[in-house]
Amino acid sequence: MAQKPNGQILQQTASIDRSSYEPAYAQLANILRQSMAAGLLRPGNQLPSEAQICKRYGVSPMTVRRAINSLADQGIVIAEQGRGTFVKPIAMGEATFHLKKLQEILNDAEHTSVNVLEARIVRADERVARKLAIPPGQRTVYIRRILRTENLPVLYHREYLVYDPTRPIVEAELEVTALRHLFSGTGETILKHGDISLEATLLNEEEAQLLQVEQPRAAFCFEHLFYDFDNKPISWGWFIGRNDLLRFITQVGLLEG
Amino acid sequence: MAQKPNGQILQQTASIDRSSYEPAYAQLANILRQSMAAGLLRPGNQLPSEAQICKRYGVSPMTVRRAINSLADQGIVIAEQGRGTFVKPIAMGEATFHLKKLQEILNDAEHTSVNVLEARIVRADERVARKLAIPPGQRTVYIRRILRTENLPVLYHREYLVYDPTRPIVEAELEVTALRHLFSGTGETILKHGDISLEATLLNEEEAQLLQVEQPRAAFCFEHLFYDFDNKPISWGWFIGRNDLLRFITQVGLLEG
DNA sequence: AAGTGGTCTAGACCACTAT
DNA sequence: TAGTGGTCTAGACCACTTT
Repeated sequence: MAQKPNGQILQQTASIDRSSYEPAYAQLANILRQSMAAGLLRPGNQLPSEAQICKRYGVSPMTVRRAINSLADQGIVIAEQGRGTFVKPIAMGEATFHLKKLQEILNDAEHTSVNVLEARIVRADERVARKLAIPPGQRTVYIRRILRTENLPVLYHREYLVYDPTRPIVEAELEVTALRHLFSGTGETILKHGDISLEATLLNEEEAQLLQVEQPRAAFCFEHLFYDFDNKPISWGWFIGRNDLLRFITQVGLLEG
Repeated sequence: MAQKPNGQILQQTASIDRSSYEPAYAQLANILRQSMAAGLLRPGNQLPSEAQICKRYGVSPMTVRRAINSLADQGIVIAEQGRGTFVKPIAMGEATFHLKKLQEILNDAEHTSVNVLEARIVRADERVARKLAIPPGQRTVYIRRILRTENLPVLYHREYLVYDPTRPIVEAELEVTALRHLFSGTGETILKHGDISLEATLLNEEEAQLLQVEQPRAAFCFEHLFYDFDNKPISWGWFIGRNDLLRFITQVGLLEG
């Protein structure tokens, strides 16, 4: 990936506007990113050294570092101590998919409704007990919900909660807004962390009927396991999402410019 | 989310080891994160002000800012100008799934093999022409590959490339290592950016046979569309992944501690 | 030895929020 | 007005790579 640096390459580009609302480091990062998007700096090329950039744009070393750090954080550039900073080639493996899309659906209260199908206390069977790290037979709260947007069923949620009347989560979970808070992080929470996994599954008969689609049918399945501040499991469940209404998109490489 | 700050809360915690290999800002970020993981700082609580942290740990304001910025970047904390910095509650909507897992499979040359089933020049039909923004009937390179780990078929890849002998990508793509480079970002590339989408699909007969599973069967489908530095589409294709061999996992909230 | 990125200082000034 | 976070400076020293 080594290649000659090119101190001239940015000579004719824009400069920093000190009166702008946009911070200098952000402006500088954008200038550098645009140089790459325009093809002036190609994958593998070395960026001008930090000292050169300082002189060229009349900013202090810390400001340059911050700009380059932000590019490195975005995976656009890689800085190697003692060698230089280089433009990274596009890497599909760095693509990330965000559940934020899902959150947006839930936060759109105007067009979204949550419907509790069932909420009752059940004894934990073998499987539930193992997941929640409780003895088999202990009481849990079992909740089934349907989430609709524009009256179309999008998500089917099933969840087992450790039953503990002293914990506020049980009450909180029964609120229709509970899912919204869980996704957006608003409101109070006693949850410390959680594991989430994503699978592609085949809908069974019950799921297909509730989501109003025909079998056979593929769907997304998000399994989640949440822990409290004692690192004890407290909630295990999964969301089943209609594959025609849920689609995750992302981008890699250099955008705009 | 407002609450009284607590300047005392970190009094008895660890201090910064200036002789350590770990930078001061990273040590400080860890100390703060552990205070939250241990429950000393709960969701909604306000962190001590930056000035207080400076005094408490004997570091300069820039170092404190950097530590807090890193926590904010991780979504653990939220800084509000003029108000303070607060511990954020867990938010499922911030979960991200990485394709890195997929990259790791491909980079594991020891146990992974790529097998080109077909590679020939075909005329673009309506659908392909629209995706690649070329006239229908123009020549494209159509490639079908199977990717195996431990001799188990994991991914089935189909791809249409704009046919242009002057571009090196056509030759490069036919190499068995092409996929590896595409994912890891090593080697040269003329690709500027790409769009990737993730769906849950039902396998058709051909796909099921190649992936050695029985129908009906759900699978992941990654569709990708890559562009060159002129922002022209150059490659359109999709990966079909066996749902039993591919699973995406991620975590939200405060880890370890 | 020279050049590179990585960290850190001890302030300064600004914008914003609360009182 | 006082306190908060946000930005920025003009250097310093260090670790690392290359010549």
